[in-house]
Amino acid sequence: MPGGSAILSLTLSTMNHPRWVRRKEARPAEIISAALDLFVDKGFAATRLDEVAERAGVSKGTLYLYFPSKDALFKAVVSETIVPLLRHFEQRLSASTGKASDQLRMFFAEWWSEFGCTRMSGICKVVIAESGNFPEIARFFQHEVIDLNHRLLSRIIESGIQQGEFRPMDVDAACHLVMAPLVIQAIWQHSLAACQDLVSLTDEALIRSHQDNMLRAFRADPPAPAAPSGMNI
Amino acid sequence: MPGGSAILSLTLSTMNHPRWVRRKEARPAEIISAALDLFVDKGFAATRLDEVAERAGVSKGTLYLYFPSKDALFKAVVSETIVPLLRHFEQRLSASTGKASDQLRMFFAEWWSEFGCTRMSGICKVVIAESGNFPEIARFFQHEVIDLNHRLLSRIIESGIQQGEFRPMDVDAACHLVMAPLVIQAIWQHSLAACQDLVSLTDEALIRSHQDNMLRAFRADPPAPAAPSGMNI
Amino acid sequence: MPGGSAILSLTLSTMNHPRWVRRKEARPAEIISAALDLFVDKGFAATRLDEVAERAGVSKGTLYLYFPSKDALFKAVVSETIVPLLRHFEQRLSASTGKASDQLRMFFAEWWSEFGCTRMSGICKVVIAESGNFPEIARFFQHEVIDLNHRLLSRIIESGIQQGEFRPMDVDAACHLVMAPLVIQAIWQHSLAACQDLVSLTDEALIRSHQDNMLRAFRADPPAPAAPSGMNI
Amino acid sequence: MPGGSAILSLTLSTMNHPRWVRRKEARPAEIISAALDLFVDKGFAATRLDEVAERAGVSKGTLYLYFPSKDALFKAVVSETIVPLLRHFEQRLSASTGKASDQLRMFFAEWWSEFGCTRMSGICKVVIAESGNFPEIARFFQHEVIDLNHRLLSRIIESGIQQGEFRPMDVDAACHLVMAPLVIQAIWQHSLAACQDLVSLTDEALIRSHQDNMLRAFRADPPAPAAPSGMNI
DNA sequence: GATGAATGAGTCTTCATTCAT
DNA sequence: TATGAATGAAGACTCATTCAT
Repeated sequence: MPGGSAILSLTLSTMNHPRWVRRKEARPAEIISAALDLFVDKGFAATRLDEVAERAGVSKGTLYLYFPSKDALFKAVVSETIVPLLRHFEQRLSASTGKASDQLRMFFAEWWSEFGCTRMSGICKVVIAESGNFPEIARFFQHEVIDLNHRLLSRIIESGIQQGEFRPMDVDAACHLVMAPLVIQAIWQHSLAACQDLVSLTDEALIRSHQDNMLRAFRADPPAPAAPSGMNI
Repeated sequence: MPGGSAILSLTLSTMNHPRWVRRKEARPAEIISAALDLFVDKGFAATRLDEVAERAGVSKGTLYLYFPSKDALFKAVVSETIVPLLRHFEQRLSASTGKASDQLRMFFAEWWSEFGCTRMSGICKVVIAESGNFPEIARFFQHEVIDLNHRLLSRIIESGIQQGEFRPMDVDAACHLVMAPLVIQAIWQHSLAACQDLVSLTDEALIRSHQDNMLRAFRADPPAPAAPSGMNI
Repeated sequence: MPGGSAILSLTLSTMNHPRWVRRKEARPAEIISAALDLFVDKGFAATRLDEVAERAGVSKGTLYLYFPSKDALFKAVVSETIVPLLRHFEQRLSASTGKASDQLRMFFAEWWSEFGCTRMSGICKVVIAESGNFPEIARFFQHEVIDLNHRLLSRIIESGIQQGEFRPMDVDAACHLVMAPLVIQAIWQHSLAACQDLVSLTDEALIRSHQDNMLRAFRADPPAPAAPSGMNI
Repeated sequence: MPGGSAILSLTLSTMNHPRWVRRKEARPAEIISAALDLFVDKGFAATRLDEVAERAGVSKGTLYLYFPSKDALFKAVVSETIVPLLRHFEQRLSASTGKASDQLRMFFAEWWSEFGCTRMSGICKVVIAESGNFPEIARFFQHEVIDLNHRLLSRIIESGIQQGEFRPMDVDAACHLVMAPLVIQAIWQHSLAACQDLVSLTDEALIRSHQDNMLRAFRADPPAPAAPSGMNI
């Protein structure tokens, strides 16, 4: 228990502590948060509901007041965690205008800081791992999350092409290629990261390199031999 | 084996390499093959040894003659499947000489055809998913598989830089960025692929795009008359 | 109760016998009624208190204001339901005088119409089913219900014998034999009745047949000229 | 451990006792027998599979080798126990020929000795109690058991009528009325019997009385005033 | 070596009961 | 008094593992 409230908590502990408190509103979110951590860490099957309950600070029975089964809890974790995130992400991006290359830079930055580097990106790992056992979840994830993300990104790339900033290309492929390193890096954090003993390469450096690569690969070929190069990136 | 045919079977077995002797030697591989399919499909925990035994055409007890536990079987699947593959892959690549860009093209092609598009790439998915529960496996995979692959690839890129074909760059980052789309695509096949209703973009097209991008991104800047080179990004 | 309407509801409640005051008194009966239905339908163990509460229109906690446990509720259902019934039944029968055969006819009719054909006869089924788990209930039922009924019926038969209307016989056995088809029929209604696809035989017809049989079987042998009476069986 | 076998058991115990023995053939019957006892005693829901396993001398898991669920075990108990009984009963009855009254006497005797007085008659109680929760079982019992019994009995009664031994009557009703006391008595044994402190009336006496009653009630009315009575019963 | 019957620890799930509100 | 959120003990069921055959 962090320092400052020690006196207060002492005071409280001498009062007769209720065995439990009623927190109907907060419970689902707390349970989902606990479950997210564990599902990401151990996978669906290896996560015991006992643990989820303990981490959420409730009894095992309480889980069943809010979620009818472990499966349902898993589905809730996926959808409840991802959906608000997407809203937020969409909002920030839609506000951006300007050069496609700048929008793309923003996309990289936002995607990573708002999702990739958070524990929520662990969801990707679990959904991938469990897609065979939860086809509905997989479908939901594909259509609601991935497809949306794809649309956001392809809008940026297309506008870049139309404005002559990017060379003509297969936009679908480009989207996949932009996303792949981001997703891999997100997944890596929640899996093998622990094994890379000396990581000289930080996430940020990698993403910066990737961004650099992509902008190089996308930029329109100089129209003429005497092109005023120097438009860096 | 019921009485009367003992002699016959003995006779047969001395004649033409009897099936049951070969079986005994083939058993571990058969079991591993069955387990691979199931682990990739359903994950470690959701795979029942009953199923593995059935698919391998042996009884459940027989599994324990070859593998002391489910964990051990999992570890065997990972290491036994990956190691020969790596050997094969290393061999083919080491034979190639020539321009770095050609070697890189070969890397793409081989990696995909020899590993990415096979069921073995499903191992990646499972290792990632179970890395929290099997740290040893994760470490093994990181050090034996990923690091080796990284070394192979970085050798190619480095030679490209030295030969002036590729621009100077962070080779570590470049390796990651080359691998990411390949790995993602491999994982995708074993997870969400079933949900993408109309896939206009084939794996091959995507990889081709990726290859193009990388070669574009890597190629040394033309020694333009007065280009302010060097300020990448 | 949200603030503003407190006065109003107070006003109403003092006016015309407010519903909630009556409720308080009616609660136990309402709960017992709901529980009776469910116990009869599903048995003791398979009846959930949630359901009882819902059917009684109260919350689960309220049940515990009136009954300290599920067991206690069950006991209350049995005793509270049966006792008033017995009183009523006893009253109607004790009023009857006349020929024993007429009294017996009345017994049949009353027993069926007042108990057998009502949902209360389902109690018999549940008590029988749960007698192993609730020995007290079984004893209560045996001594308070069955024995009383037995006494009422044997009084009629004995008077018939004394008046020469019925042949001499084992009165205990006769009572059992009179009751058996009535009880069976009552139990049947609450169990297998649903499976008898075409029931050509109505309850009433059956009971009429039974009554006829019993009167035939009981009637004193005619003082035939030279009948070797007395060797019954 | 009871006295006499001490030496033997000592001898045995010094030999290395197998932790379990393989008894694939005998297990289902043993489990069903154990389950029958407990279901009859405590009802379906109150019977714990732990207890069944213990009584059957197996572990809990073994139950699931033979029966996929508690429900399935219950169904097996009902059908496996009743069916062979029915076969046996049908066989014995079909052999009997002669006067309808004699056949009826045999029916009474056989029904009681082969079924009514055995623990199997407890099945009736449980099926009745659980018919709401197991409609299939109820239907099976109604159609396979009750209807068959009904057919056997009605054949006897009908032949009695045709031969002029019994008076014309509603045969369906008569069957019900013959069965009711038998069934009640069977059920009683497994429920309230424990509470009847002084039982002056034995099962046999009661059934004898019932038989007596029925034969009296069924016998054809003497055709003429000068009927040679004396056909006792 | 091979089998598969048997085991029992472990997990999800239910529900009577309690108690803060 | 009434509510219903919270509890936790209990029970059905699974499945990796063992071992008699």
